[in-house]
Amino acid sequence: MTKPASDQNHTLTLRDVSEASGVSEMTVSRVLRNRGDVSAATRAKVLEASRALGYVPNKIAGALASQRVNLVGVVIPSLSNMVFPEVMTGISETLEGTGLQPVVGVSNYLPDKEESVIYEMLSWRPSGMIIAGLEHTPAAHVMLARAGIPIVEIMDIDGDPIDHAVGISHRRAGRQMAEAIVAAGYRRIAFLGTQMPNDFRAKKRLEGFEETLGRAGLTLVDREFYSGGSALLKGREMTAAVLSRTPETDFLYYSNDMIGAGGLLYCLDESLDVPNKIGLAGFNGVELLDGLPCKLATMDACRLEIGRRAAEIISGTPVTTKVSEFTPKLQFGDTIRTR
Amino acid sequence: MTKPASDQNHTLTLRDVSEASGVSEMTVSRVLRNRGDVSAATRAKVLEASRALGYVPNKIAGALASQRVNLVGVVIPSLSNMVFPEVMTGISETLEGTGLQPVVGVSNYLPDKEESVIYEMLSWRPSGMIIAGLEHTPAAHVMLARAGIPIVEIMDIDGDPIDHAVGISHRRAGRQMAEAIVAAGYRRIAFLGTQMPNDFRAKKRLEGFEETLGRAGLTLVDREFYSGGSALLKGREMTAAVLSRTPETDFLYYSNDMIGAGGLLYCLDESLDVPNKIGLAGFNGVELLDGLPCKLATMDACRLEIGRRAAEIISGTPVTTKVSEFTPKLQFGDTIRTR
DNA sequence: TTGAAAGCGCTAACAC
DNA sequence: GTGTTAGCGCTTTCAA
Repeated sequence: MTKPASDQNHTLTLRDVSEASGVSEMTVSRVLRNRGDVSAATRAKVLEASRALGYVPNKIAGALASQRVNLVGVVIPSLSNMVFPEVMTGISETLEGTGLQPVVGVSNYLPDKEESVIYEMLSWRPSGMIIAGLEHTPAAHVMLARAGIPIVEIMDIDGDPIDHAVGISHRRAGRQMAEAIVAAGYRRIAFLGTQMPNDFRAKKRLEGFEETLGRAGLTLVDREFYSGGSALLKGREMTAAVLSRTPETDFLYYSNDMIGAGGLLYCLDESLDVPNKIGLAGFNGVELLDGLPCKLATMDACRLEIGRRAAEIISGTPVTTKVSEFTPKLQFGDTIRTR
Repeated sequence: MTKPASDQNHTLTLRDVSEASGVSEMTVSRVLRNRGDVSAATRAKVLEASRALGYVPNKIAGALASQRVNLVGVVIPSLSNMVFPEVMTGISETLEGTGLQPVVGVSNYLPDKEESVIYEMLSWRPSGMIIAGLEHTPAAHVMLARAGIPIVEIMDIDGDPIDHAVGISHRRAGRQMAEAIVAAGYRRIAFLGTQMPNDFRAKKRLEGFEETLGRAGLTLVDREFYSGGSALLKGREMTAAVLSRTPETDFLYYSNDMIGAGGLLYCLDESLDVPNKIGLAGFNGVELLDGLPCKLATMDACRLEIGRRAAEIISGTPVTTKVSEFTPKLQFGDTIRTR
């Protein structure tokens, strides 16, 4: 019994296209990959048969045979963050046209989850890996180091990269913001941020921030942490909490723009004198801020550039240094006074 | 391309673990997959050898041999939208523990891009596909229909699903919002939305909306479209444009909450009498709204539930109907007057 | 320009 | 409980 072309019960193989077109499997494969010389006539026959059947090549078999996988693993802590989607945009843009495809995995800021995501990804033998952060479990570290593919750790450069690092110095960013705040004459500064024990970058920013405050003879007058929920709302609540507990506070430093924006809305609602009586600053430079009634001071995290550079490294652009540092720009907005 | 510093010169195979542990490849495979009965002693030997070597299984070979791939393709139009990350959360949550892994692809609202993403994904022979929307290119449609795996089209149910559909009726959502607005006594209603020609769901909402207005003897007094940029800022600008062009407008219906929030902030800045002189409504029920000074009327798009249900279908939960409809809840917030 | 043979690294299906 | 054999669907290599 011969199989009718309409047999829905079997996924098509090269052999089906070969039989339908009367061309050898090998030549069909060549046509479909645009590899090697094939006569125009043969090519036409193959393409027609392939299209008519609705053939979709099996990349699993192809990858196994060729030992080549056009996938790039990207491991990020979260998607609902507004910052990682932009990194993804930079990566996708740059990978476009190289034949490489990003595959995203999310770790939810959990080292063990990150390890298992990395393990899963590596088991598909990708052409490269892009991973947020420099902190990983020992096992993840070993796997990555042994993978034999380019590894790019992104967002952060304060630490030792496995292979390449592309990002900004969060410690430096924290210091720089502290310098600007102190220079503007604020003295009773509070920090408001995520509780996340594994947001190493926020932690480093705070460290740099406090270091500079310390050099100016200052310490934080208050600090408030949160986890989960609507960041905007949390920003309001935290701000209310800090200002009622420590009313003398004259500056609110937030670990991200979303809670900063919530805090700003709260201050405006309360008709507080921003930026004279009280100043605010966030971090990231999210475009959301552009629509607010008043512009929150922030620092751009260079997300797009980081994504682009990481993708370039993976796709083989020659690189001279293991570490690519970007310099975030401090945007004063309307919430730090100038004196 | 540089390689991480390491002693290895070849990626490890089962054979390496087999040799290192003195156990046959087959048994090593069994241990590593927790399949079949293996003595505790053998299992221990294998695990130790595997760990010591840092072996990462090759899923490509495994998938080819077993004809089983634990991947679920998820195709969405955008990541920077706030709505799709939440769908992803529902999917991931539900897939957790089933052994299935979501793989995300982004189409940027471009049908051709969607087609190529679908093609790429299918070529990895995933166990199922979840795709936003019911509108696809003919080629994509054929590929999906022929793939021989569960296909779930999500977000929308106004149309014919290839296999399963899980979502809400956007046409109905538009009608329902129009009914509420008309019932509240608003009469000079304007629409503000995305320009995107391929946002079929926004289009269907508008259709349903206008249909109901029509039945009440009303037509839109103005409409304004945008594309790109900060949604919050665009919302402000568009609102300013509409109100200066058509000052008699008494209701602003936005195609999404972000531009709606921008519009709301604008109205508050201008001290317009919301919701008495002018009402506003958006769509999606994004949590962002919780932090605003005043709560925008909206409709929840049931994103989490949709993601969960889609993942359940893919993972084999018995389903009786091809279409799962969810019912979005209308939230009046503070921007539709009650009379 | 085309085709045939030999795997890629793993697992299904059986033997033992 | 463990090992052996024969592919999975493609591409590499080499011959024609």
